[in-house]
Amino acid sequence: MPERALPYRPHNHDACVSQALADARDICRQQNARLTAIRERVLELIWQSHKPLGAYDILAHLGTEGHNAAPPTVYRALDFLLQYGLVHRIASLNAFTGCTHAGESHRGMFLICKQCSNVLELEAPRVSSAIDEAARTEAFSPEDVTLEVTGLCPLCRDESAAVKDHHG
Amino acid sequence: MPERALPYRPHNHDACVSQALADARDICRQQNARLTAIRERVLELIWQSHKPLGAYDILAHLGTEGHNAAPPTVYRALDFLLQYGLVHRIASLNAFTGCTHAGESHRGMFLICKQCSNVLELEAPRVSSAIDEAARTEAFSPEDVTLEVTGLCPLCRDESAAVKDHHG
DNA sequence: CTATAAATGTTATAATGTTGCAAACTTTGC
DNA sequence: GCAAAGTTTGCAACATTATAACATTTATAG
Repeated sequence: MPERALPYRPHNHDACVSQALADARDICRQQNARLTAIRERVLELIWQSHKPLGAYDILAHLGTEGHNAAPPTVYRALDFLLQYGLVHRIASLNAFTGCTHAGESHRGMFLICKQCSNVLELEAPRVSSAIDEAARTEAFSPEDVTLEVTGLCPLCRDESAAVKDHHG
Repeated sequence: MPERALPYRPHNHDACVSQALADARDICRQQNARLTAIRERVLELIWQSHKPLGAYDILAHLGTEGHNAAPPTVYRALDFLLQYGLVHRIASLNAFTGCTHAGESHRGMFLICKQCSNVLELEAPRVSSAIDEAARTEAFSPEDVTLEVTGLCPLCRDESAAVKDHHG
């Protein structure tokens, strides 16, 4: 498995995108799911950056490309991508981000920088097992977990520390 | 500290409500915050049950009481209650629920039953520390954590198991 | 090729949340 | 008390996010 690029570190982002698209095509082929032109285009737009995109942002992008899309077009594509685990919905932002673990069974934990908006998706087995244990203690049967952490990514933290230094 | 009632167990819910209101009054007095009539009424409505309430549900309730409220009224009351830690927003539901740990410094973890909609708020120190550790490993400085688990509460799980038994 | 299913287009509408400004109410300092 | 200042509420309009319903087109299977 290749090392994954951190969103907030310089990296060849085109490689992220093409990797994600290639993975998506594989996954859909394996499951007999149709990754149509629109669906693929929406996925590609979402992967343009590591900042989650709102449905209407996507809609606007499609608009500028001459594709005369309406909200349902986008939401349907998103539903499909969510269903096959190709994107995640960030509930605290009402926005969508590419899944960096597509195809692997996983539970995402998201680190969301409130400054630069970049999102890092993690797999954190110890967190997941602690959550399961806490739920089990209450006799609760967990199914889906929404785990989103906002804060400052290393870059933005250093930056704001520098500013503070400068002024202090 | 009194034992806390579980939302999905029969309990004297009026006691929940009056306790919550009394706590809220204390907290606001201590912090010189004004728990006005509207704010208190919104808090009381949210505490009517352990099922999270949408802003427009609250609005509708207020409407039936002759209080001619508009959305900003409700959202402002909610902002206030959130600010003082008296209610929580459940991002995955766009809804609000009374905080069962008001006044205590805590990070809520929510168990949301997809069947009966009741929500149990937990403090799970081991989960929180695992999250912090995972974030720290990525050099990320966490501030707010959204942790919402959907699934089946014990009651609804037993119920659906019984139905399955019956049919199988 | 045709019957069927799946996907998309289109229009309208629902649900959720915000802005901006004016009026009413509270607190503070005198 | 009373006026000034700050806070809260009323109100109208609007912005954003998401879905419903139904027609049309495109793909797939027989």
